Formats: sequence, structure tokens, C-alpha cells
Amino acid sequence: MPEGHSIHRLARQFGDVFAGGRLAVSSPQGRFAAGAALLNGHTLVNADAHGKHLFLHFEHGMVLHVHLGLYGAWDFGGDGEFRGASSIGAPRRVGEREVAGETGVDLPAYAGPPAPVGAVRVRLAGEHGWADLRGATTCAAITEDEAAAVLGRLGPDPLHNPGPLRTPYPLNEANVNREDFVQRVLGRRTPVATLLMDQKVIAGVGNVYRAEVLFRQRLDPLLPGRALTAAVAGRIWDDTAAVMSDGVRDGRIITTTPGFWSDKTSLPPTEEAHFVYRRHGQPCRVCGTPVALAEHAARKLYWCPLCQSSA
DNA sequence: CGACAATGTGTAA
DNA sequence: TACACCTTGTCGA
Repeated sequence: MPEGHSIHRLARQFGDVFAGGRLAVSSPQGRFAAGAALLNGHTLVNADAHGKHLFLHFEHGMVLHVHLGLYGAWDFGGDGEFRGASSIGAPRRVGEREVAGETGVDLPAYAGPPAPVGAVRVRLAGEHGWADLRGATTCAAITEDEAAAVLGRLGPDPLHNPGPLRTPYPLNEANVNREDFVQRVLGRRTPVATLLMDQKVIAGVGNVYRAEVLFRQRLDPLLPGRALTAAVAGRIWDDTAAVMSDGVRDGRIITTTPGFWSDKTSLPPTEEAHFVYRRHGQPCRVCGTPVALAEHAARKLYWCPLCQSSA
């Protein structure tokens, strides 16, 4: 469910609250028992994300690789020190739930994580907090070489723009990732709507950002890549980087601008946060034409047939 | 309380 | 293109 912005927030959260400490790693559900044994008792060095993939690097050269897929989620909790270090603030969304006590209230001493509820694939427990993973598509203990191979299958991530965290792209060259994306789009017969969902073309974009960026750029979703100029493709990258960076900051996907909000003094409710995503049949916020919906490559595609007409 | 969709991907047909 | 994966929220009966 989460798109790339959520995974980058999770990486930051793991780095904040667990890096540098030894972790008890277990699989209450049992499906990850062998992998948990390979990680149990080792120290987390750092956490990073590329696209929708999360990598937790341990000191002995093993990596916990997690992809949340359609409905995976992490739950976090811990004592006051854990919560003080936590970078996931008040607004929490799918994929990053924090379930400790109330904020600002006297917290009880940390007595260890609660009894696992439901199908907890993996539990990480540190000195001050814990994290439970459920429902992930991928949860594997792999080597650093295997982690590098995963990165090699992914395209550039707009949240590594321009400085990548841990990617195959060169450091310190502005716009390298942007130019890489442009080259992966130009000349293609594939519709731009499909290209934006292809993690080899751009890593981290999902169905919401796909629809919203195409609207913001007023692009017909079915235009093939080869119908775009380098300038237009570059603007897609820049806008994606901008709205996804906002998503990292806000913990939500908000692609509308304050001019479209009924209350401009605070972030908008969900009903005002998107231009077209899940607004099928409702009037376009710009021109009033009903938002269209089509099944496209097994995913719902939303767009305004007037604003995004290429004719 | 059951059916169904959901911010996703891999594999088989 | 279809389905499996395997969890949660929403909606209707």
C-alpha cells in the first residue's frame, strides 16, 4: 500500500530508534523463523530505502530486506526515549503505525514489547522499543551483495535526487538520476501511465502519485514515452520529486495546492488532498469535467479527460 | 458479519 | 491476463 515516501520515512524511523543497538529478532508467526535466527542478537548499522524497498543493514553483513506490497505494515512502540527519538510524528498512515501510549502523558517504564497480536512475520526488539511487521510481500535476510542486486533491478528514485543514499548511481553529479529517468522514458512505445508504475523506470511511484503527477503536468496518461520531449519528461521527474518529498515531510500524499483547500491554514482532509485519484465521476477541480476511470494494466487509472487531453 | 477493494509484485498460462 | 499472496478498512445486508 505505501508508496516510496512511506518507505523513506520508515528507513528514517529505523535509523533514529534502532541504529547502533543490538536487536532481538524473532518471528512470532513462524514464517520467518530461519531468517530471524540469522539476524537475532546483531547490531543494526543503518537503514535505507530505495523506491518501495527497505533495507536494514546489520554489522555482520546481513540485511533485512522488506517490501510491504499491497497491505504490509510496521507497528512501532516503546518507552519515552524511543518516542523521543521517533521521527514519525503525529499524522501516521498505513505502513507506519505507532501504537505506544498517549503523547505527553507519563509513560510507564518500558517492560518489553507486548504479546504479539495476529500474524507478526518479524519482530525487532531493542533497548527502548520494538517493531512488528505484518503482511509484507517480501521479508528476507540477505547478504549485502544480494541487496546490491535488488538495487540493480530498480530505476532511479526521485527521493534520491540528486544525492543517492545507497544506489548504483554516481554521487555528486547533479541530475544524474533525472537524466537516467528521462532516458528510460524517451523513445518508448509504452504509455507514460505504465512507465510511471514501472519500478525499473522510476522507483517508488505508485498508483496515487502516478495519477496525480500526470494530472499536475496535464498529460494524457496514454501518451507513449516517445511522444514526450526531454523537457516534458524532466518536468515529470521534478514534479514527482517535489510531491514525494512533501509526502516524506507530511506522512501523507497531498498533491493539491492550498488554493484548492477550503481551510488554507492547515493541511487538507483526504477529500481535498488529490486531484483525480479515487475521484471517479466527481468534477475535475480545475475544469469540472467528471474524472474518468479505466482499468489499465490491472490497476485503476484516474484522469481528467479534458485537462489531460493530448488532442 | 461477509464481500470486496486497496498506495504491489511475482509467477504461471 | 489471472491469480496468489494474506491484512485491513469500508460498505451493505
